[in-house]
Amino acid sequence: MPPYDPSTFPPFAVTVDLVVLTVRRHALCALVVRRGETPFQGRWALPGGFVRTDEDLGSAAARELAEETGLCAHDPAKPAVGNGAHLEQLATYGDPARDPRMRVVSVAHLALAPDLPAPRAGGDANSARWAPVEDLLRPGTGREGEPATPLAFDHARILADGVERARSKIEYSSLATAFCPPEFTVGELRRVYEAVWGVVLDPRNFHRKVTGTPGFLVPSGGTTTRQGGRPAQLFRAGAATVLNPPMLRPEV
Amino acid sequence: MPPYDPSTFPPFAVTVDLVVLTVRRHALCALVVRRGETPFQGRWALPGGFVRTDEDLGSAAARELAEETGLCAHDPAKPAVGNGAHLEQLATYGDPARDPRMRVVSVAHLALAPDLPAPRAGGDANSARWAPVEDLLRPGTGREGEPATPLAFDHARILADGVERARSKIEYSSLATAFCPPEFTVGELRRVYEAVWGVVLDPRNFHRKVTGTPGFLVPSGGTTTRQGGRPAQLFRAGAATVLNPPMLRPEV
DNA sequence: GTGTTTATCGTCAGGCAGACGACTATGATC
DNA sequence: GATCATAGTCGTCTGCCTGACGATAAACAC
Repeated sequence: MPPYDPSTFPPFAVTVDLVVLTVRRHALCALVVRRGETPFQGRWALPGGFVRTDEDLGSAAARELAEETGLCAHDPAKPAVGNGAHLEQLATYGDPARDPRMRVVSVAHLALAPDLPAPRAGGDANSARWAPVEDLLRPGTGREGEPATPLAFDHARILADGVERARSKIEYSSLATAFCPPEFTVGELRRVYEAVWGVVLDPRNFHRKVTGTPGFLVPSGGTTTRQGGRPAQLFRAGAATVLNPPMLRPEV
Repeated sequence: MPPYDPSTFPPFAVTVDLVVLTVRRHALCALVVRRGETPFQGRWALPGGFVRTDEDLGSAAARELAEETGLCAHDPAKPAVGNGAHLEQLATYGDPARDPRMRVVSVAHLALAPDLPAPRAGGDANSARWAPVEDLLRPGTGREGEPATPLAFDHARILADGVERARSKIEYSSLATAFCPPEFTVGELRRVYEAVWGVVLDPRNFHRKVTGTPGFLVPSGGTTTRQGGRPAQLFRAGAATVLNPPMLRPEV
């Protein structure tokens, strides 16, 4: 290894990009912001920014998340509580051509949050929105929403990786509760799985599975809320973080 | 996002570090190299180096892997063949204090390889070796080998993350075959699982599981080899990359 | 009250895994 | 060559989990 004289290694810009997912109106949605500058001016992109000099990668991601959404990321070790979101590192993207201006390495992070009122990107409500990932990843179809154009940079790929991570991770972990408010019903949790996976699950088998897994859900005493029919029991996330045996996605 | 004037963002050094795992003598081993310079001079570390200006992260990892071991990483999409190793991105480490000299962000990669004769680190055989991960991660016990001191930098953490990734990934993927030569027996594959997980598996149930999973193993025609007892059938890795249902690690 | 919606409990059959018996085919040892 | 040790391979049995689905319960809209 050569010595660390700055003239002997190429300098890189390091950024964090965020895949922030939530479930809104039965659909898995991601937070996107509109780019104000070239390149990709006017296109939608994932939120992100430079890592500061004395900042850890996870801290930079948490800071960006707070700036964009007001969410406070919390330690994955501690149980989800309050207005906190799950935040984890996703992957790092460093293709030399991914940014036409210069060499940028982006450490992408994945954040899962309960349904939020509305994003706020630096006060400009028009420049940030929740968009169904289905629309973002299948561009050109141009539905009612705006993102008929693909995401800027390699953000479509990053988003796809984040979505796939979320889809697979709720199989064998209790992470789906990160999409729920602190108290939720089994039906609400089931609708999270259905939205993330894009499938329909049997309510009876789902109920048996989640209530039968020790440590997954703990009854919160509060016994009811309404969403239409018979009142349901309220739960909060338990201490268990892994699901064993896992909740398997239905086959293709 | 500010414009990309180099004076407006802090420059980082970006490196790739490699967690190269193999199975030798019934033990999961990692490749470590001895550091020739300060800091951590004389300590063992994971192999790695700077990412070059026009090089993708995966290419940099593949290049380092070839330099250290002569292995040729191949595309995970294609089936394992020849002298190729599995290579995938692991995680990125960017604590501001992880390198005392300057700000270095390291994109760690995980490589899995069949048992190799001997590492060669720039021709210096003394400066690279395979060490059981058990010894590397539980330092201070100072057994017969040398690594009584912990690994340099945050490499113990990186190695631990890589080992955990490998341990969990062979559960639900066919990745364990990456530790085997092109042709192998069911018993050899079972010993891979036993070494990586540090458990003992029932040969009969294991045989039923792996031969019963479609696409996992394909008989290579060649019917026998010897390792002691009755000759065993030879297989090569099949096209399946995911194991469904997974092969579950025995409980604690 | 009737119908609709959602929640929750039960039942049943099939698949899979762990425990383990039995048999086979080789080399090693006497 | 008989015996033993070692591995590989095939079966059996039992218990758990899941998917399919019937049935009941508790709210709301008429």
